[in-house]
Amino acid sequence: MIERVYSGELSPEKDGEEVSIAGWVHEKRKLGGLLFLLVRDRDGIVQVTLPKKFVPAEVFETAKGVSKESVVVVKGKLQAMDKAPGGVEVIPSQIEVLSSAASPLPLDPTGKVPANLDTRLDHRVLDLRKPQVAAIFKIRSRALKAAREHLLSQGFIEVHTPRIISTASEGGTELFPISYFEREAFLAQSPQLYKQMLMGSGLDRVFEIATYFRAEEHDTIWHLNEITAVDCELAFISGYEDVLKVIEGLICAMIREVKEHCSQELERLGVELEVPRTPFPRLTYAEVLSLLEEEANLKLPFGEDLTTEAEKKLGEIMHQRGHELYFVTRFPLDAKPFYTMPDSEDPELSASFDLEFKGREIISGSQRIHDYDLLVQRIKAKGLREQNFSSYLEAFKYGMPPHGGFGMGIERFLMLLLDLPNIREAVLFPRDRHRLEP
RNA sequence: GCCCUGGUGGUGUAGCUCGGCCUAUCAUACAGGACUGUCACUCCUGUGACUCGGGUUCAAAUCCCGACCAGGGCGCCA
Repeated sequence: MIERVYSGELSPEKDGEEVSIAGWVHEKRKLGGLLFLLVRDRDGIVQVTLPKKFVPAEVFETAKGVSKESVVVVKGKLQAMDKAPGGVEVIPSQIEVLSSAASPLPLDPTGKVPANLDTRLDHRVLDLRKPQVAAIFKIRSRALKAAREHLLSQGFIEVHTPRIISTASEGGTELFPISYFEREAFLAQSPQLYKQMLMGSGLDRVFEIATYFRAEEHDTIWHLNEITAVDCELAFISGYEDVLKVIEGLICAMIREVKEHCSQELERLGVELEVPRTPFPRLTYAEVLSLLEEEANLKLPFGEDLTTEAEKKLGEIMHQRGHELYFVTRFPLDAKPFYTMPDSEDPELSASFDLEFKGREIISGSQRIHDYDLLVQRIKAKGLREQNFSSYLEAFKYGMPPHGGFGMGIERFLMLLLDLPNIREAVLFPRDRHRLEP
């Protein structure tokens, strides 16, 4: 490794030490006989100060000629200096340009001149050099670390189900077809059927953090064609309420971790977080319909999923009541997939739920059907073909415990957590209807 | 897929309503110059753009049509 320290490790107490720093030339300011280079690394920015009379001539010339965003290694003496940003500066004895950046730059990594999202995504590597953009992905990493550790601590084991699946048989969302030797196959849209099958394996509690593919031609700030999800499934539940408790623990663990360990990143994004109180409110679908009619004068027909408008209105109502996170439960059975358990009291309803965050759905889940005959009946009722599900159904023939689970879209979670204006902000290299590069 | 809005130097924009005073505004970036404490340094000089195709007109960045691209809303969405 090239010997160096990160800018975050430099402090005025280290005055006089010989240091080596490495990074990108963030800014260059020439004042005749005095030259400032601002060098940016993963931690932040450190000032390199070159008084012409006190640094070697070739070092001064190198610094003067280096283009913005070039990669440099600077060796020199650390100096405590009130006038310098961060209170320290480096007086270089040596500057090496490891990689010279071409100019002009296609966008401005200092963020002085704004760029449109499309331009930013076209030049995403440069865009990611902005501290506030990088902050999103440091937070994403932390949130997923917390999710993984929390679920492991709750007795879940991490699994990996296939990305390549055989049939477009689940119904619902569109699949991307791929060529699999002499056959057609598809990219997985979710681990749904596999995580359920694992409930019959005795693994008992599983989770998967993975990428999924959805071929819908939607084109909104709220949809992607390649997403990352945290999926959980747990067995021996008494009802979907057991699943809701897992979700509450998971969400709180993720937000707590980010709040405690990403204060600098949150500050850069101008976001203040609060760990939500539990339990989150639970509203039934029927309660939501009457609430919307009473408080928002919005009448929805019973039986259909909530519209975008209805979700937003509900979000406003719940916000006024002091809740950003809340469950909507017991959706009409017809609006949910075939494997959803019917409600024990009302056969028109289901043991299902969504978690809403600021008026948007981030989690969807349910108790699942574990009875073989009922499952076959529901597959037929949805107009699907039983034979397409034979390997899935086999898992229900030889002993399947009651179980339930959920899937959470990570990008949606981050978008709402950090108040990002577009879901593409939460993905390094987003895939949408039109974008396949970079 | 439907509806709405837009496309001007590398980047972000003004100008379009009401065609001509546009040899196109401003900022930033870039090149050159002055400057020893900058921190969006300052100052001087310079380079650089009307998405493409067709139409109307004496005259089009500006009006009309089409294509392409982008942004937003809706639908779709485990």
